[in-house]
Amino acid sequence: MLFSEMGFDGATVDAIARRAGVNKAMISYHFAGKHGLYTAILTRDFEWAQERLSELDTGIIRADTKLARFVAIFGDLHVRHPHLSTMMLREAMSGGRHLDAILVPHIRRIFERVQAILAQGEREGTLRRVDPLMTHHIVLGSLAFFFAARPLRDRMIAEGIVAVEPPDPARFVSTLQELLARGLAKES
Amino acid sequence: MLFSEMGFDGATVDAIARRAGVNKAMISYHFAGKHGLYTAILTRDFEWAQERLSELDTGIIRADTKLARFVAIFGDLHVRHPHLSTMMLREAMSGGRHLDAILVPHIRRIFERVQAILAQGEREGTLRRVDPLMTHHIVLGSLAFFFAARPLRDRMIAEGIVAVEPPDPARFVSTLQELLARGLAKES
DNA sequence: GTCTATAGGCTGATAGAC
DNA sequence: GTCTATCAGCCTATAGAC
Repeated sequence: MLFSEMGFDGATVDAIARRAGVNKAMISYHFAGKHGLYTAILTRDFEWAQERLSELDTGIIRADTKLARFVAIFGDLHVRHPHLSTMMLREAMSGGRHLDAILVPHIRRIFERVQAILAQGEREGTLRRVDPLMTHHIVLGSLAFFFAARPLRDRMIAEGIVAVEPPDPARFVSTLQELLARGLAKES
Repeated sequence: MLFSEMGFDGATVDAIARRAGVNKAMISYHFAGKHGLYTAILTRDFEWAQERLSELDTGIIRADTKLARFVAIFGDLHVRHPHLSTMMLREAMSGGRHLDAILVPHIRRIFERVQAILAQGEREGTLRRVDPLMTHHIVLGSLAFFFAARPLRDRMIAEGIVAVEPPDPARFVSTLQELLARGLAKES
């Protein structure tokens, strides 16, 4: 996806239309312009994400299990919607320059979910007390970076600049899950 | 910095020159065009980073201490050179579209440093055996994201969308150091 | 070294035929 | 709904005066 690879300014309507096999004018007709298309993509991806995350809306599951599920859902999200991480990273860096106001609550809700899991863990005694905002950045940042950095990583691997195998997303998810399980456990 | 906030395509030479208080033509004259300026900035920042990281080039320090130092150095790097994380994140996402070939070895060297610390920790018995590439992504991704996401985070805090205080970089560094110390310790 | 003026190319959007 | 043709605006780079 061009918005993902090139950013809002780097992706031209002409190139987007060509890759989609449609006419340039169709984008204005169906999405009210470049910005409308951009917002439509992010809205679709965020709604998919929120629906998957609503699995966690129950008190029955333990917080440490919820955190592991949260990481797994985000891993799955990035595999299925690989554009969301890159588009959101770009928005984060630009202060949301191209971010429509209707998308902002989605971001807030994801942070609130991490906050809720950590608070539950503290109440239950399954997770040690940590700063929710800092932990949110570690969890989301690790995940977003792993998936977003794929283009350069793949290139460096292909060109033999780093001598590693292309990493498996599932393995990254389990590595992060284990680090968090050990690192956030009540007593160590 | 405009490359940082807007990306290579979003930042116009006109705007860069205006903010720097110089004439548009001066950028072509001194840096051989927009791309030359971009490469000059990244070269300067990377060289500064490598010099700071060379502190870790000794076997005397324990690997778990080195890892904490690595995180602290990167935290300091992002505070002093806040453009490096955002510019590199954008390059990572675009497969290095605007990345001059002379900058690629810098990226490899940073990964090799993480690899060396983890290998030392395993030999010494101070760190448990983990995948170096995955761990590299967790450490660098957490740090890059925390600092790169500042524009949107600050905006959401200022607008009262999330009810938190602007986070202190030093506190983020210590939170990450503690998570890694507990999460990567030999026995838990 | 520094500036203004301008060339030459590309961009997003749309009018209007079908 | 879909296309082609085109416009007005913006971009980078540079020629040439000082």
